Amino acid sequence: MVSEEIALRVTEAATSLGYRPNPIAYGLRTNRSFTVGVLVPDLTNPVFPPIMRGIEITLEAAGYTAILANSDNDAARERTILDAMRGRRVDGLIVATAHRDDPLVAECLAEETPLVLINRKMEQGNVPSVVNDDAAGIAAALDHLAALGHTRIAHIAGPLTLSTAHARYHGLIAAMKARGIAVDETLFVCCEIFNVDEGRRCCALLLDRGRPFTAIVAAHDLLAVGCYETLTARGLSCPRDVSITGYNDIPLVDRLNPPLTTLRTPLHEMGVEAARCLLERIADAHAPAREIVVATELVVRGSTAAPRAALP
Amino acid sequence: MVSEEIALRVTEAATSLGYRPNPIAYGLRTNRSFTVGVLVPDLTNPVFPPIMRGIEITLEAAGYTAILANSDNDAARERTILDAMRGRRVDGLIVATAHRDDPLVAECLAEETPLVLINRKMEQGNVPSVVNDDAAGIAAALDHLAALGHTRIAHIAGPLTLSTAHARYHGLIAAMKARGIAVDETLFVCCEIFNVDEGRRCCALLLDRGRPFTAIVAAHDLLAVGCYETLTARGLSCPRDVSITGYNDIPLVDRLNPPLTTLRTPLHEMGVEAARCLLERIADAHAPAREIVVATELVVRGSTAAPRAALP
DNA sequence: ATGAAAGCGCTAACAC
DNA sequence: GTGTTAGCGCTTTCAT
Repeated sequence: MVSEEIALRVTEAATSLGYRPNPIAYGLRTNRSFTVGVLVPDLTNPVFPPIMRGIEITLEAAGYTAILANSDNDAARERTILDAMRGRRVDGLIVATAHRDDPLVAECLAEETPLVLINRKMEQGNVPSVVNDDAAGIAAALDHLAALGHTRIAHIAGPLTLSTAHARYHGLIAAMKARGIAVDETLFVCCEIFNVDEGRRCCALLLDRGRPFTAIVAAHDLLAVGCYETLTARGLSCPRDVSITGYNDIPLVDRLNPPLTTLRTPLHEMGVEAARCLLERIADAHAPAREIVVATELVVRGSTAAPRAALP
Repeated sequence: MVSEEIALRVTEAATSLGYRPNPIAYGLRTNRSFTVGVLVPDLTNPVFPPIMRGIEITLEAAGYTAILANSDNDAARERTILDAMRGRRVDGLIVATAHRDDPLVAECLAEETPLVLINRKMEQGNVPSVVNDDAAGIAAALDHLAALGHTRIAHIAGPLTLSTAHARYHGLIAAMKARGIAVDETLFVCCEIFNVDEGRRCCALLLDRGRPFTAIVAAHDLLAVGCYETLTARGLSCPRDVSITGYNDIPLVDRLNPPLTTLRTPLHEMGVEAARCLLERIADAHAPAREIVVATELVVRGSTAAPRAALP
């Protein structure tokens, strides 16, 4: 409707004057911020950076940006953050802090904020989520240990309010029963947080209980690292005295002494899927709530071997 | 001016109706977004999560939130991201990707976007920055090696366009000269990126050059890990054949085989300082550009020992 | 089809 | 001091 040349000159002038469309004004009018909130317990847990990268790359392609916050496993902080994010009118939320029964998440859902859980799922409420196949993963670890000849197997679980911890705990018990391995619940202990200190503490607890075992299935690589330390401190050796498996295959566990047998989870891919899933729900709030389950892969390294004798 | 009771009832009604002040509208009016852009090369590099946490906790206390993006060391991506962030009207920028001479940063500065560099500084332009004391850190590593009796010392540097790499490279040379240690520049090699693969490659390169050395000063822990691998692959042992030092003390390097001697940098604290510095500049764009230098601490572990014989 | 005008939720400037 | 109004930059609706 206007001459080609004029149109060009206008565009040119606009850019040369440094014009940029203002997303704030756009957002005010359309009620959309093109912003997504990502809530993790603690970014220094090495499982989260790859997830975050997967999320970011996917959101970016769709014109969205992510705002990130750490809850430090503190419900009060989580509430503050979630409030702040909703206050900032995020278009959606990706939550890695959810408990199996999480009132904060339920609240977001009630407010119709599009939301996807990552590495967690909820019992109720049909909440979309992206998780790895915990039961299959832990069963693979058990298979491996059983094949090596282990029968007295201990487990350091995460907090059972977390779906991953819960699924691994019960998955392990189910797998043991399926293979006819005696389940001795005095060899099962739950940590408070997935970190090295807790691994150290829980391993000591297991040893102090005085029930013999030859292997520990840890629900997280960092817990396994804590076990290494306690064993060393007590003059025990892995894998000679105790075999250990971890979970997640975080960086550098392949270079520990011994290298850790663990389950590799496709963290980046999980981030990508979570972001995709969220974008779907932002586009259509009533899209069916998908639960995406990704496969894990057992990586056998030096921390597992045939049992020598039962401990302690 | 209005009765206490009415005021209370109004506030009550507001919250019960789910009223939240809309920061988008606020931002449109005031031209402030209370948002800060954080640009890192790669969040899966373990130095960045603690920095990010320090930034976040500080910004949060001031009512700001961070949006995070990874450039993957790609100038084109960096430009896109920076444009997007400025387009989103971030109130300021924290940049961990800057080169010593960085036109993109210069451009942001020219547009008067408040900006702080972290773990990087620029040669020109009086840009506020938070860095560790690279020269002192690398000198501490050298002192330690020299005290053990090393005189043939190799260096795997980072890309010299980065201020950290540059400062460590020249700091090492200066320290060697100061201690009367011969500087053989054929024992100095620069990597492209701070990661394990590059460490592996550069260590192989050093060995292939055929000049004898008994120690490697690596400019980053991940490079040191790469050295471990190449040495192992060639049937050499650390520290028996070659001592190695890293930089940053990232998680798990204390549990490698052998545990890595390295320089601990207070990453969280650096993040806090960077955010504080940025908030200052947001409050007053003409505040003096501070350059904050934090101290590092040498952590001696098993990867360094007295030299046995010169290599190869 | 094209263009004018209203309004998103808030603040700052302005009258009173 | 207190209440009113204009307007931030955009989209969308409504006249034309």
